[in-house]
Amino acid sequence: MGKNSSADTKEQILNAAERLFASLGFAGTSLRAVIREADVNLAAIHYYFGSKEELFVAVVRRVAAPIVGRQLQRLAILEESDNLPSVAEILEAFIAPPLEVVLERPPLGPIHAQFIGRCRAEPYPVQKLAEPEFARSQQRFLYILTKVLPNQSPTELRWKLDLVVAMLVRILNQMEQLEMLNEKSCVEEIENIVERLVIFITVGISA
Amino acid sequence: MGKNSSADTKEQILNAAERLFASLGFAGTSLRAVIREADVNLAAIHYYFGSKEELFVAVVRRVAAPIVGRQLQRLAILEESDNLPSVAEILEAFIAPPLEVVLERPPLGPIHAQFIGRCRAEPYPVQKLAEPEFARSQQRFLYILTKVLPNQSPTELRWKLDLVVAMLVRILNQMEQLEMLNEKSCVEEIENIVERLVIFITVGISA
DNA sequence: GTCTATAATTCGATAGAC
DNA sequence: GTCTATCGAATTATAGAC
Repeated sequence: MGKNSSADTKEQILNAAERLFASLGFAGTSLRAVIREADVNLAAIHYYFGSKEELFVAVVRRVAAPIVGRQLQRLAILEESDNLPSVAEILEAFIAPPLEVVLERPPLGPIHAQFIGRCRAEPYPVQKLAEPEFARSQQRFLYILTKVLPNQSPTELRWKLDLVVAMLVRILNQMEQLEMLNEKSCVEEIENIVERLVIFITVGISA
Repeated sequence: MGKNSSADTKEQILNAAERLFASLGFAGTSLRAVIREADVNLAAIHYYFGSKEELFVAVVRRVAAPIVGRQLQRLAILEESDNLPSVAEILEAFIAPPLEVVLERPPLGPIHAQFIGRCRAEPYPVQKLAEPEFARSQQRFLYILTKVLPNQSPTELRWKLDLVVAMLVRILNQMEQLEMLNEKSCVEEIENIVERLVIFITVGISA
């Protein structure tokens, strides 16, 4: 049992920072609270990350990367087909990945969920720092929606996709207080939520 | 042009506080920034409101009161009828008031919208302070929905109404960057948004 | 009621020893 | 890489004169 490697130290800082940013927000989280929870030295944060804002961006990247990756992967599969995908298929490709990532890996999953909600809801400078990490997939999905629903203007579709994101974030945030991911099969639960959400939204999008 | 009356002082503090809370959040807003913008003394805030949290509650009450009042009023009208109201009628009674209040009174309206978003999204202690002021109407609307849609469990309906609130808040927040409330008739614009939102949601709720 | 002055903390960031 | 010590600035809140 030697001392912590630098990889451990970095990860401990990221874990503690994500949990505190998620529950208390960016402005409400002090670096001193982070080092207390991560059991590291205050200077270590500045050594590894440089500043509070850069630490936050590092946390955002760690959370967003697997979600955006899966979304684009599923979208690519849909685009490989010769037929245009349905609205429901597109929505499922957009909605399922964040729910999967959050539900598949407790105990960090619920924290990821709460943290994502903060990224979308918090004031300057949080949105400025977080939005670029999620923007790629959102732009690609908006593009395919304009192809599938040419009768609706891009402005209208952007408006609706924005509502989808708002609902998705809300679902993610209230999942920790839902009694799921306890004993039941995660896969089953995810499919259930995704299905209900897709039904809820598909008609509204297409209307 | 005498000095400010105490009513003016209080109102200037509330106006400045609401604008800053809305754009920078609770933790991101300092009382010194408030007094700078309101052009009053720092001690005046503590004299009139006691503390930063109590000032925030005062702002919440001022915003929530007219909205909740109108929602309950419209709901009471629906309940007076002999027939059960439709889902669309209920949703309209829930959605229209906040949009009306926000759009009817510029230039404070957009600030109200942004502030309401913060109340729903910010971490402790904001939600704890804000939720009670909006809870009354939400509880009453959930109750009437369980009457109109007895096939769905209260849990399911609470889940869906929560999504409606999430969408509504998102709409409110992006309204300031929408090009509305410029010259066009506000009434016309409100009816347009409400109609589109009700269509979007009604099917999802009923499904 | 309004003001100045200040107490008492807490913050992010850095310098420099080891 | 990790630590202690500390700087400079900002915060909420209060005491007390007018």
